[in-house]
Amino acid sequence: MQQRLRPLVRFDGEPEVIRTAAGLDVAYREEVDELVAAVTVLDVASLSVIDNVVVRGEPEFPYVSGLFAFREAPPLLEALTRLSVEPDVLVCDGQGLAHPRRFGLACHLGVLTELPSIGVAKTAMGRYEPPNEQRGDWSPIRYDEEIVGRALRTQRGVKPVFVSLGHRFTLDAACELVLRLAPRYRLPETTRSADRLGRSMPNEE
DNA sequence: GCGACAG
DNA sequence: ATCTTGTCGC
Repeated sequence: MQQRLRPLVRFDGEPEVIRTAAGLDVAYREEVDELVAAVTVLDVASLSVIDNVVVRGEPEFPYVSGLFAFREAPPLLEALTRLSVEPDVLVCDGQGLAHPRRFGLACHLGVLTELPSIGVAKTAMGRYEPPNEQRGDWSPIRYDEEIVGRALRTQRGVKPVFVSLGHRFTLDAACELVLRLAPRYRLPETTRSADRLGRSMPNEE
């Protein structure tokens, strides 16, 4: 399926202006075999929350590296349909092109929704040299000799995040956006907000 | 058998 | 992902 959908990824059609950005994340409660898909839409200028959606469900696919989207994309797509506003870009918690078949979660969600998307992962899938120490410094991520993304330093003295393209975006714009979304912490506020939202959902109905 | 291994 | 323990800084 990934090989079939891969050709649908485009890197043009980037938004003229990016006013809103959605953060997507999935939280798990293994003890009750439940997952919570959380999507939050932020105003990029103020980083204030515009919309929140959570969807409860059960995992229907195991976690397998390289097949991550088959676990998390279904509940996230369901949550996206319930948004009251259409975000200008999806900031996904995982890889985009930095993937064995160049079709990570960010590409998957971008192609299926036809919305611009980028991937911001906490660990790298390819090889990279550590970027310099200043906020904004970056180094290329290579996977099979091919440049698939950037290790981006969002805070001084902190491990970089791993940015790769999902759909309808450019790598320069993706890194610029991530820096805007991460003025204080390592991870973009979109990811932090969605993570907080999913994790704070009470048990049961 | 050994090293890798998004979340 | 989640959990636990310990350190550092505001």
